Amino acid sequence: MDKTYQPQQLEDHWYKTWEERGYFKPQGDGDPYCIVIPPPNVTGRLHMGHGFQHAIMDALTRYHRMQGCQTLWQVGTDHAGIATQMVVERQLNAIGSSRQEIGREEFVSKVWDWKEESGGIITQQLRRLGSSLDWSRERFTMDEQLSKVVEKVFIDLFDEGLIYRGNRLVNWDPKLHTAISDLEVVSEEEDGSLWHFRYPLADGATTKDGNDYIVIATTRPETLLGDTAVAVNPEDARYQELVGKFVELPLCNRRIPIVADDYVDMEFGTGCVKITPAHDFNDYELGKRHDLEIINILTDDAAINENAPEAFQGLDRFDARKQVVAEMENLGLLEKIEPHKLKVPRGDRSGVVIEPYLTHQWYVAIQSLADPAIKAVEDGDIEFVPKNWENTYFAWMRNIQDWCISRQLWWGHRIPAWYDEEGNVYVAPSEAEAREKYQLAADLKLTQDADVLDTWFSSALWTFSTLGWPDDLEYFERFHPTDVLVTGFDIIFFWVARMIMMTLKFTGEIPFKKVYITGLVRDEHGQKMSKSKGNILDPIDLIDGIELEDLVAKRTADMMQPQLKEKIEKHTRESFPDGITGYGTDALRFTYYSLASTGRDIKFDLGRTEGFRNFCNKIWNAARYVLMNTEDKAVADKLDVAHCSIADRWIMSRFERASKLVAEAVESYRFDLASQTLHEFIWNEYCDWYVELSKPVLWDDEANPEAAKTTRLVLLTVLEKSLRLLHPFMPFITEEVWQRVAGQLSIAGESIMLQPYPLYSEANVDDEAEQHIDWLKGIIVAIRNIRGEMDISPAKAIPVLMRHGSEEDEQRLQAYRPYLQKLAKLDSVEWLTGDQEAPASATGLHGKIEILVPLAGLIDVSAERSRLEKEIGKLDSLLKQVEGKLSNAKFVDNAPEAVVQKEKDKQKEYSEALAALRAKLDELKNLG
RNA sequence: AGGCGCGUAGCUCAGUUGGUUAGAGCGCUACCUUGACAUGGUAGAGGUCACCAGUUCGAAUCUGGUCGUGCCUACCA
Repeated sequence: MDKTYQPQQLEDHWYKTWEERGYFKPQGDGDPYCIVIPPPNVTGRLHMGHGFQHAIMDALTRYHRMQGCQTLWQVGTDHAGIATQMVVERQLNAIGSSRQEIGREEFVSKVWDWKEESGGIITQQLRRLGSSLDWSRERFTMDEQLSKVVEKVFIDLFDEGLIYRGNRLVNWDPKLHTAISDLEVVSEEEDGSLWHFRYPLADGATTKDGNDYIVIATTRPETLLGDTAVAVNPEDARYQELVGKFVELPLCNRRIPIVADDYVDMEFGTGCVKITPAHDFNDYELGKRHDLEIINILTDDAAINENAPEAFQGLDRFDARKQVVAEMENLGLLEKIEPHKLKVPRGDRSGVVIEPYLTHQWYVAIQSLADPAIKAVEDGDIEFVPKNWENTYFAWMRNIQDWCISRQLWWGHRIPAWYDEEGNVYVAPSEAEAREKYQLAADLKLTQDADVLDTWFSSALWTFSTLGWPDDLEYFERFHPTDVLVTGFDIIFFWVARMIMMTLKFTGEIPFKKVYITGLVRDEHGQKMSKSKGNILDPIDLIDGIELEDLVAKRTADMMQPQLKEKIEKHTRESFPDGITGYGTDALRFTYYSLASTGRDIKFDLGRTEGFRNFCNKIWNAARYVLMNTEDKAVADKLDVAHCSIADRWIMSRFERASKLVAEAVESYRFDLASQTLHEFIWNEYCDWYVELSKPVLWDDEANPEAAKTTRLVLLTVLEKSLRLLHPFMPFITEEVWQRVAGQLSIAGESIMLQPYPLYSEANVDDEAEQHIDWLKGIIVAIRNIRGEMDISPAKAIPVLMRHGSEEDEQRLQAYRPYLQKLAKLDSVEWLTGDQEAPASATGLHGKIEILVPLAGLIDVSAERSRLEKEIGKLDSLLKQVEGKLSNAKFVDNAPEAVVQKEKDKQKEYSEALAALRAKLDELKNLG
């Protein structure tokens, strides 16, 4: 083995091997365990969120596979309608073409080309993460079989009356020319204005103050052109007698009524609201209540259409706004303009302001689907982890709106609906089937609906469509419902909720038993990672490393806002002056686990990744040590406790406890605790103590060859088991090392992946051994402390004297002398009996035992004096604390017996230690 | 406006049902190339657990409030 751990070569090698050998397919006849991948965008790129979620899904998958489950991690990708279509459109625009120019058929075929060309990138990247996905079952939402499921679901829902076509206001994206759902609209507060306009009253009416006009306030002056009423609150004394009268709508020469409606807030603005039913959701509802005319004044591009006065026609909405304000001002009808903050709705993909727009769209009547989906979570059939996300789910589900599922795009599942020339609609898988189903005359002209379905419609069917439902039920029956869905909170509504509804509706089963909601991966300062902030980290760069110049180039390429480039470059150069070192997949994954406490976003800390790369190196070198000491050496062929040293028994016991903690952590999705336990056991117990404790035994194997043979076996055994315990988290290094270690142990098996996961076995827990080693560690640490604080070179072997311990202490000393000598670097250890005089010494305490390092020639008396004073100070304040408690009668009377006793024990221990140290201090004073 | 989180060492985070000398990693200081590892070893410094009040014999932990901070949902033209 090389002296240092180098992840790059071995990771690629092992992934290929595993995949080629088919290890990712379900095997055996254990309990089924299944996770479906949240399908990434087929033409997308890996980001930190994928890295994080895949780390978790893979750990769960490998853990269960090693436990003997038939384990399937179902893989696939999503066609991502809008996102993918936008990319290809941009490519066309770049060469001076457009999708309109080349036409629908040609365009869709270009998207397929793009899918073929770039669709492999994300799946290759998922492989780099070590994800043990069953690639032989890879699916795509637009595969023939999945598309058939989409079609069937649509048609069945339609036939049942749960899908309908409606003409109502939708969120319209004027750039993408499509409707989008509420969820795809993001509203942010922006600076705007509140314009106050005078609307003249008709028929000579006046207000109470004698004005012949009323003042309305608006944030969207251009919608004036579509106003069909003015509304006031029915309780508003200022305007009560105007209700039922009319105003002359300026610029338009229309009379519009003044209506009374509770919706109007008397406190806001002037208390008068202009009503534009065609361009505002609230106005639309109000319009329906008062039977108002609906005048649409916009085109698909959000320019002014022919329903507005000629002067405005063809103007873009923002130009129209200026124009309306200008003309109102000319007419003396602009009263004032106030600055105003308002929430502006924008399309999450296009970034442009969304218009409420009256169109025909397809909807899912959602209530009857939502009810059982709510119940499934209420009843605990589906559980969210952490549980508080259930509240978010309920809040949305209990107030759910019908789902607008049609999109005016070309890339996606085309809606299986046909229209005749009178606009009658026929829903069937094909035109021919429509004719048959509806008994239509052969010469009746039919046209297919031009729209496609929302991407999330097919995603909602993902658990059962990928498992073969409804035609090929083998996998469906075996693996559905799936066990856990791992995903981010940002798609609970988009995806999780809709999966639950659709799956219950069509299969009668829940899609998954648990939903593990991960936090968001943020940068080290807690900022969301985004292209425009220039703080994106690519998981692949953390694995392979990247030069600074390449990183800068990558972060500043294809900027939507080129002016940010300079800032991003500067920030990047500051954060990564030397670029990024490649740390390997295992270290990256372990970082995710270590930060994955539940219910919390994670701030990604590269320092930790480096730390875990070092951890890999530690494992690597520990393995080298073990192999160097066992290859071509006599190793016991059976573990005989009679030949075990106390250290052998101790490490086996410690391993057992660690394995229990790890299993508990995984079962409760506490990957941070699992990683912490593994790190601590392997580094702080196996490497720091057990390997060191094995040295005196192995270096002196002639003294006791049986003991040496057994220790070699224990070194190997515990390492091998630790590798298995660690494998779900660090798949690559564990495989590489395991191959060699397993060979030494003559373990048959091709891969650690298929080995059993270590199960907790109470029988290996050895309290006695743990007590003994704790004692030994305590003595060693006390001596090292003296060494460290007294500046004695680690190279210098020193003598140590001990006294005042029990008979048992003395026996332990005799038994563990070789360990002490090696680990504390001693040239002699002596036990002073009774009142034997001790020379002037530096003193440490462990329990009652006094540990003495003679001063002669080694130690500065005044240094020892101040060391003792510091120690005494510490103990003194501890003792005062304890005595404070014990002198409080309320504490002694009320606290449980055991707690009081504990304090009493502490009091005794501290005061005895204090007395001993004070005596030593006096001796030193007499000396100096 | 409602809802959900968070605030513990310089930084990133643990801390199970209230009782620990409040922990880890990174960073920092000192010493050390000792026969697995300097991607290392040993020792050490560093915290009035945001603040206030309450419950309790006892609060980082429970309750209420304040401040700061992040997100989600709904929004008034």
